[in-house]
Amino acid sequence: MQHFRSHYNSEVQMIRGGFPQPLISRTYQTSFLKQRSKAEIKVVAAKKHSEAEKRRRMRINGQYETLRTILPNLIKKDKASVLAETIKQVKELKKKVSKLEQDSCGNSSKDVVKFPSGADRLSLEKCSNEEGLVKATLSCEDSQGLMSAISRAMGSVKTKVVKAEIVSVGGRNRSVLWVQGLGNDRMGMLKSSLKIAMHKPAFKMRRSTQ
Amino acid sequence: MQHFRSHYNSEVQMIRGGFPQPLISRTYQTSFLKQRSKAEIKVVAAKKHSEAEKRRRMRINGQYETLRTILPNLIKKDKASVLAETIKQVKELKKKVSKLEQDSCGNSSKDVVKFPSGADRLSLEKCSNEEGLVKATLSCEDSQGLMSAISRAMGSVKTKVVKAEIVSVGGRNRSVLWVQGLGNDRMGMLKSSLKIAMHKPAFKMRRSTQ
DNA sequence: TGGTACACGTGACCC
DNA sequence: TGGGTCACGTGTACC
Repeated sequence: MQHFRSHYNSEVQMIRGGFPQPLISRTYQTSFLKQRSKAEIKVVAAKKHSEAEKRRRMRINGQYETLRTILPNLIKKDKASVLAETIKQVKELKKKVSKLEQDSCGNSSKDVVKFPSGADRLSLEKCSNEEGLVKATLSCEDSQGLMSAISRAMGSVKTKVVKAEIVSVGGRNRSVLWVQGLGNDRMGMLKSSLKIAMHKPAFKMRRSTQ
Repeated sequence: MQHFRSHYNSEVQMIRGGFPQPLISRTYQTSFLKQRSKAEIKVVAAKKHSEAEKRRRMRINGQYETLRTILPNLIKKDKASVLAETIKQVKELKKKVSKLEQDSCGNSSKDVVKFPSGADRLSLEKCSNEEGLVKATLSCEDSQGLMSAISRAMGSVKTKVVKAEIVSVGGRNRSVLWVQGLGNDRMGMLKSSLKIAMHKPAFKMRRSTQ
């Protein structure tokens, strides 16, 4: 405010001619009044301007404030640090989300329950985000000996199932098997072994009549 | 720069007395010189100050720039909008992450592979985020008939396993079973059935000699 | 005392 | 033309 007034005074003074005016003629006086009202208009505009600018600043600073409350572990509270931390957080969160979305081996949270396909299917796929891990997905007729058959297929290529996800519904089965320690060369072997297991489990268990 | 110079000139002029100085005494002159050098110092300081301020502005504006590149779907590029969009994004991402982390039934991506416990364990727990879904977790000795025994336990309470996650390692087994359509009243029944299945599978399968 | 951070009012620019 | 945005240099406060 102080600042503003000083600017205003110096401005009016400059308009007046920049030096003291002891006695002035009538024409000079009217001209001076005209100038003064012009200056007045200008001042009003300036005031409007500065108020608008203040509103803008407040809007922006409000955003900074909410950012400060949102961000955790914010040590330095100055604007630059807030922005820097924000950028860091956004990047981290984005990475986290994309990690979580592709979710370990492609079983995204969107398909927690993926039902067996009606048609028989078998696919092997290397996990992009885990070295030496292969994901085998199969859909086939459900039968009592199926799991044993699959186990034997696994054993035949000397691999270890690290994780399995199995859904049986309506006489159909869908199994996803994460297999560790399978060389490129033995992927084909595993595939054919699994194919056999899917279609004719080596021996069928008797259905227990409980 | 223009701006700066005008300020400088007007300041010096004011120091000089705010009006033209045609002829001045010797003492006045030395005083003037002193004033001038003082003004000079002040000007230098002001320059330093304004440069520092410029650096600060640039630092902040740089951050805005990176934010603008990071944020997708940014229509309005002004500072307030950038901040607003940033806040929105951070909030959304945070929500997304927490959603993904609790991950459907508590199998967070952090324990994709959760190994069987050495001690026998059995717990049933209602899934908070899915109505009517119960998650049964068990760790026990692995045996050939285990899965059939568990199946029978499930059948005995007329429920359906919607999803299963099974890990066998070192002769121990850890199974997580998501069970649908289990009333509060039958949770105890399922638990005791599973307990029995874990410890003495109704009949043991012969180990196939392949 | 110098360095740093902020709010301020202002001129310039753009719809 | 006016409303909005920006960069600028400055005054001020804190350490």
